[in-house]
This record gives sequence, C-alpha cells and structure tokens, in this order.
Amino acid sequence: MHSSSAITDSSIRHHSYSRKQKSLGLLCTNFLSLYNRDGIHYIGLDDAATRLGVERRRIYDIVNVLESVGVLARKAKNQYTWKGFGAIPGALQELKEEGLRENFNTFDGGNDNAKKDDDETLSNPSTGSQNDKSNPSSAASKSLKNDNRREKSLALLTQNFVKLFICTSVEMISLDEAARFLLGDAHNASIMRTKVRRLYDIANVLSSMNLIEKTHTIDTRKPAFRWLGLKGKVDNEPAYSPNHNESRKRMFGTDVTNISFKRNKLDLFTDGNSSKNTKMQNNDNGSSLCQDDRNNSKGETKQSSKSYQFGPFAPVSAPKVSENNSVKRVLDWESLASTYRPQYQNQALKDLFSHYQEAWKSWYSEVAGKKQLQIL
DNA sequence: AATTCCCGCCATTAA
DNA sequence: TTAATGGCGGGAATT
Repeated sequence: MHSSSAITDSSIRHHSYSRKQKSLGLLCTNFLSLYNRDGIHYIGLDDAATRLGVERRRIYDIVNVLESVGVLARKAKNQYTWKGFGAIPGALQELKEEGLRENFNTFDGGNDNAKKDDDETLSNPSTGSQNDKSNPSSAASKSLKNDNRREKSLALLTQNFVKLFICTSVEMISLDEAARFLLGDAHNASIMRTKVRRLYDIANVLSSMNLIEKTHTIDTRKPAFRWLGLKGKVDNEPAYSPNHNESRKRMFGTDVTNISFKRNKLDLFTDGNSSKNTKMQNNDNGSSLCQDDRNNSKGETKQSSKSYQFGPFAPVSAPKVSENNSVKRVLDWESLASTYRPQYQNQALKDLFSHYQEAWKSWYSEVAGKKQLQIL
C-alpha cells in the first residue's frame, strides 16, 4: 500500500513506545491545530476522538480544561462550541473577578470525603453554591452531594490553578506547591498525589496553549510553572498573527492523528508482528505522516506536509529569549519569599487568601526546616 | 530513586 | 437500560 510506513519515528531506538507522542499536551496541540480554523464552530467529541486517534476519555480531559479557559463551551451532548483564543481574555477576567470575589467560589477547603480518617480542620461551609443555571430559588433543595462531583472536577481545578496566577501574582509555582495550596494543606496520603497528577494533566494542556511555561525556580532546582498568560500574542479574533514568538517546550510534529504503539502492559513484542492488540481507532484523514521530533534544539520549524498551522501560539521560530538568566545574587530569604509567597496587592486580596495563610506558613516551615533553603 | 503522567477501569450522570 | 462523562490511581516511561 502506501510507501514507507506510517509510524516512521525518526528517533527513539527502533520502534518503541514513546510517551511524548502520547502526551496530553501533544494531543491538545493537535486538537487546537485541528479546530482553530476559520470555519469551525462546532466540535463533536466523537469526531475529535476519531480524527485524533484517541479514546474518548482523553478528549474529555482536553475539552474540560479548554472550556475552563473559555476556548470552548459545551453546547449539548457530544457537542462543543468553538470560541477560540479570543475568548480567553474575557474568561480570565471573569475568573479573576470571581476569584477575588468570595473565596474561590465552589472551592471547598475541607471537602468531606467519605474517607473516614481525620478530616481537616478549616471547615469552610461558605459557598452559597452559585447557581448559574436557572431556577434561582423556589424549592431550596440544597445540592448536597450534587456539587461534590464538581468540586473534584478537572475543570474546577483548572480554574483554581489559573486563579492562583491571575489573582495572586505568584508567577512560578511548582505543581506540588499548587496542590498543597489548592487543598487545605496537610493532606497526607494519596489525596495529594492524585491532585498532583491532575495538575500535571492540566499544566500540559495549558502549556500547549502557552498560557504557562515550565521552568525552574530561581535557585534552579525544582521544576515549576510560570504564568505567561496573554503575553505578546494577544489577539482579538484572528486566528494567527504573524508576530509573537515565544518558545514552547514540547513542540511536536504535524501529524494530528495519534497512532502508535500502546504501552503494552503484558505484551512484549518478542517476535515479529503485532499479536492482536493494535486497537487503534480507525483514523480517517488522509494525511498521516507521523513524525515527531526529538525536541528541536534549534528553533527549527519542522512542520510541513499539509497545511497545519499553529494557531495563536508560537509557530516555533524564536529559539528562546531566556531560560534563566539567573541573576542569582543575594538570594535571600526575602527574594525567595516573594517568589513563593503570594503577594497581596490589596486588602481584599489579602482577605481572600487569608485562610491560605497557614497553608503557606506550614509549607514554609516545612521546606525551610528541611534543608532546602538554607541561605538564610 | 524521584518525577512525570498515560491508560483505562468503573462510578456517576444524562438521555 | 444504555450511553455519555469523567474521577481516580496503578504503574510504566522519564529524568
């Protein structure tokens, strides 16, 4: 049939499984390049899953965080409305106001998980549970368990994560810190681990949109994410503007179809040929030149083939302005503090985060006491 | 060893 | 009930 194989991976020792090509970030990039076009208004989940060659489940992940930032909007079952990057500014503004107003809306300090076990102090009944649907009043049937799901949703986590940046001017924070912060802190056990897993997922798609970027803390050690927001690439409606260059870590190939070997749990390809798995979705789409790129070291655009354009995000070109022109000078307690600790711009904000104070405080002492920041 | 995070089981919720 | 959603965490890939 077709000449040359499809999964021509030009890197990775031979044909092996590569996690990178299966990342949510890549998938999101492909999703974006697939739908961020002029005539797109609606997006069908089935269509997306099929075109991108992934299971439904993954689409939900992406769609949920994209919606959290305004790029998409749920319209009906199986159908979303494409709002575009132009909708981000407005969404962020809303999130900011919402974040400043009342304590992080539905956020719930000590969610009462059915986890026996000691619960966190900090009962934060608060939340009148803002109902945005309809039915303003009438039967005041509290949605007890109802919101419980929402509280754990990827969408909410995404918004809170974003609020952390836009409401606090705390650019640069590690996911571990973010998780601790977004929780009431002191969440021993797996709750924390799971939360961090989710944050990784979120961070990956936000990264693909260039809303955030992965870097390292000043003392260059722990990886952390920095807020980029609408920086330089602000646009109103036009899909892509010629100018605007940044750098995005993860750059990928052009192939939108995500086909490749599975993770093979109990299936070593000891001998030749696929045994029986290979359950790849039926990918239509004529072009399927798979090719990744072992991370271009030089800013070289590798895209080509078809006509895939990168939307509002960097078309890859500028190598990178500065990774960490670490000025690392005095590195005193204060500078670190300003980096990690949220700086309250006004009383309102301070008040807003008042109940997080101790979270930070404990985190502080924890880290300081350890041996991490000893430069005091 | 530690960090990153893919994969998909299966509980929930919607139709 | 079936189909659509989407928590959740085991454990493999990466660092």
